[in-house]
Amino acid sequence: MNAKRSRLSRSSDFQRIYRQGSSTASRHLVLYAFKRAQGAPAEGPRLGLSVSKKLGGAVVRNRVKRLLREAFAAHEPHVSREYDVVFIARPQVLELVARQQEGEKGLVTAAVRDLLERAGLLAGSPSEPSS
RNA sequence: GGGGCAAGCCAGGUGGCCGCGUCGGCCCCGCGUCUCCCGUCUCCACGGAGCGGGCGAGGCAGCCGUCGAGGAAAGUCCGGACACCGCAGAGCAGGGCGCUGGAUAACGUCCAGCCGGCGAAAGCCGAGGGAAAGCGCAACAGAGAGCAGACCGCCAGCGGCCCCUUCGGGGGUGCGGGCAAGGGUGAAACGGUGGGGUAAGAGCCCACCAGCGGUCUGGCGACAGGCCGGCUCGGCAAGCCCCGCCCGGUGCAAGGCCAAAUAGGGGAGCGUUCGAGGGCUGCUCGUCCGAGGCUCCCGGGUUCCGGCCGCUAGAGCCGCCCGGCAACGGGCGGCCGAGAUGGAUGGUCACCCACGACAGGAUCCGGCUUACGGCUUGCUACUGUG
RNA sequence: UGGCGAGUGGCCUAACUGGCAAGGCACCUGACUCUGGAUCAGGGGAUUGAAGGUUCGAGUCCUUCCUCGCCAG
Repeated sequence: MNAKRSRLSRSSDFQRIYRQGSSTASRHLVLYAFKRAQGAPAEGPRLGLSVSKKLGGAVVRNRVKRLLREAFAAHEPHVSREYDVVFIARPQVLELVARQQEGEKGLVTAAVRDLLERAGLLAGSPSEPSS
């Protein structure tokens, strides 16, 4: 799990995923997913995060991104490895973050798993070389 | 004890497991070098050539170690450093600042003091030069608002009319006259209070106060205090302005370098005429570049996509000593405390004080302002008890 | 991150050198009409983004803050 490789960095990557990928949404999050080209090195799913300034200051946005990264890392071994994934945080995640701050566990992780399941990206076994 | 005020400090802690970024080391991987060293390696025409290791620069994963957001990192309100702009010169324009003296790289900041205001005090606040250089503003109200002015009012004498008369005069009314104390308007009415004076009054005269001018003393100075004089209109320069001081523009997306592709291009030198046009700050002066020509050299950063540098050791922090009321400066010793690039500090478990506020670096510093939890110390007034 | 700009009734705009915040659309009431629209008459509605300061007086001048928008990767 090399974190640097599995991050999305280029603006063009984001643009391609938004245009050509499929989207799934819930109250809290929007998920975009896109299957990479054949030649691209497939070492695992790549993650991109988008947290708008409307959600709050830098502290709030960092907190949301950290929780989303942590939640995605929990499911990363089970996600199809040739996909690029972008999560967009909606303002409603703030209530999840607030409740988690109060002591409730796993709310963000559950929200991430819900979207990954509905997008069909969660494979039963982590190793399935079907490309 | 609960208020008020000032100064300083902390920014949850410790441990276990998983996870992230920087730097260093080990291992691994190819690359380069045989101009340096090693080899009982290979070839040889004996000059050398090659191979392996050392060595050098680098890469990704793993392991180990290391360090890893703030007092405001924020707002971007000021000031600098640094970088580039044909080195940025003079004048005007423009902008900023404005009690005094210091501090500083600089400031609109800080320190000490002066004056004014608020407060019972501790203390806090103040863009606080100039209105006898000039222009300008003051709506409404009010008689009068910038050369002041007379509505109500006060006043004696004279003339007209009316009434009364003890024939001396008295009263009323109107016009002209004197006055500015009182009423009234206003944010502001040409010094204030008291006394004398007067027909009524007025700095008309006097005392005190405020203000003005002069002078003496103290202070570097802002200014303070004393004395004397003549008696006296102000407000607004966060209106234009005057005076003094300061300011070139753009900003790390500054700017520099590298690899690949494609069209264009760029630089240096020479240079006849015209000297268009342009740059240097908006203008002027001044100054510089300057197309079209020739020669030589080179890749550049305009467009698309990348990498590296700039990039963190600095007007730095801590301790002691010295100078200074202090801000601060000097000396000695010690320390290294983020450097990311879709952007790193999180998750979970346990315990403790007790549910931890505001809040996250992006070139770097010095401030200001705003947001906000807690602790300690000192000062001041009040209340209760002894 | 750096550099700019703007906030006035529900909406769109005015307010000159500081001096009673004006107008249009919209809204309400009435008239006209069988009813509605249109038209006519009348009316209400503003802490001028917020807080301080200068001034007798601030939408206007000054300072700080808030919100929104724009430009540059």
